[in-house]
Amino acid sequence: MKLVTQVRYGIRILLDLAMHQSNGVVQMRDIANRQNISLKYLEQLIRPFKQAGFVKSKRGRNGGHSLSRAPETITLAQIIKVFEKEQSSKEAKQLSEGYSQYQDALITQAWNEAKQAFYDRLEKVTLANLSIDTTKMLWQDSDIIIRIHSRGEAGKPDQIQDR
Amino acid sequence: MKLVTQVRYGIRILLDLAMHQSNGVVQMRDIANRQNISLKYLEQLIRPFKQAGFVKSKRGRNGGHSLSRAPETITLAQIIKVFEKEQSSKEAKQLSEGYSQYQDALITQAWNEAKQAFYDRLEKVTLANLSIDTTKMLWQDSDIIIRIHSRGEAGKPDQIQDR
DNA sequence: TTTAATCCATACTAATTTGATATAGATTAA
DNA sequence: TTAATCTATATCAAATTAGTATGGATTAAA
Repeated sequence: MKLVTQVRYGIRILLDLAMHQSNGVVQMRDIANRQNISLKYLEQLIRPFKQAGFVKSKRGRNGGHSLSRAPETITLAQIIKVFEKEQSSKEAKQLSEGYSQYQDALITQAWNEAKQAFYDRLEKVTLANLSIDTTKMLWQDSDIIIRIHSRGEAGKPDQIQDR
Repeated sequence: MKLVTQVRYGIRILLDLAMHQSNGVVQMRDIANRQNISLKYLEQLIRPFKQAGFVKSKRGRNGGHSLSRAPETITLAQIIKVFEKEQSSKEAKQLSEGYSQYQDALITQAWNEAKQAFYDRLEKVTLANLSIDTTKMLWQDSDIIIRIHSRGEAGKPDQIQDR
C-alpha cells in the first residue's frame, strides 16, 4: 500500500504534459529537465501511457508528446491502473489447500472490495484538479512565484519556466 | 496494492484462533499443522499480533494462544495495519525539489485519502464474519463436510478437525 | 541531407522486500 | 521432567523497485 516512485513519476509526467501542452507538443527532454529524470528513464516511464492511449506523440524534428484526452477526463485511478496492468498477468493460482482455500477466497474478496473503494476515491481526482491546485500552491509561495515567473506578466502565472 | 502472503497468513492465523479457542487456548503446533506453516515461521508471524495486543498467550505445558478480544471486535483493517506499522518508521523524507514538491504533496494527499477509503471498507469485516462465512462455505461443500466432520454429529459442524 | 526528435529493445546493477528455513537456546508451568 | 512459549538472529532465494547504460532505427522539419 505504498506510493511507489513509478506511480508518482507517472502522474507527474502526465501532469507536466497537462500544464505545458497549451503551445502544442511537449518534448521529453524538457519534461526530463523539469522533473529531474534522465531522458532514458523517462522514455521507459512514458511508454505504458502511450500504449494505454493516454498520450500521443509526434515524431521527427519539433516533435513531442501531448495528452490524447482532456485533463478533466483523466483520473488518478486510471493512471495507477496503467501500472497495475503491467504486473498482473496470471494471478489465478491456487494459494492454499483444504479449508484454508475458503478462507483465502473470503479474504481476497474483502481485499478486492477495499481495493475498489480505493480506486473509487482516486476516480474523483483528475489531472485538471491537480494542475489547478499546483498553480494555487505556487501562488501562495511568493518566493517561488517570483523566481519561476520572472518573464511572465506581473499578476498572472501563465507559464512555468524550467529551473 | 497486492495481498501479500504475510497479511494473508496473518488473517488466517487469527481466524484459526477465533475458530478453535472455544476449548481454551490453541497451540501453535496445531495452527502450524492446520495452516500448513512451519512452527518457526508461525512464531515470527504471530509476534506482531502479540505486541499489538490482539493475542495473548499462556506459557508452559498446556499453554497456547488465544485472542485478547472478541472476534466480533477485530476487523481486517486493524489486522492489516499491524503489518503496516512494521514497515513505516521514517517516511517523511523530501521526495523532490522545485515545484514538483507541491505536486508530490497533492499526489500523496490523494493517495492517503484513497488509502483511508480502503481501510474504511475493511473496517466493516470482522473475524467473526469470516468465521461464520467459512463455516457456511464448508456446509455447501458436502464432500468436505463429511471428511472433516467425520467424528461430529450428523447435522451440525461443531469442530473442524486437522487434515 | 542534416538534425532533432521519437521509438525500441534489452542488458545491467544495486538496494530493498518478501517468503521462508534454520540455529540455539531461555523461560515457564503443569 | 517435559511441553510449551519466547527471543534473537542468521541465512537464503526469489521477486520487485529504481534507475543507468548501450545502441541503434525511424521520422519529419529545416
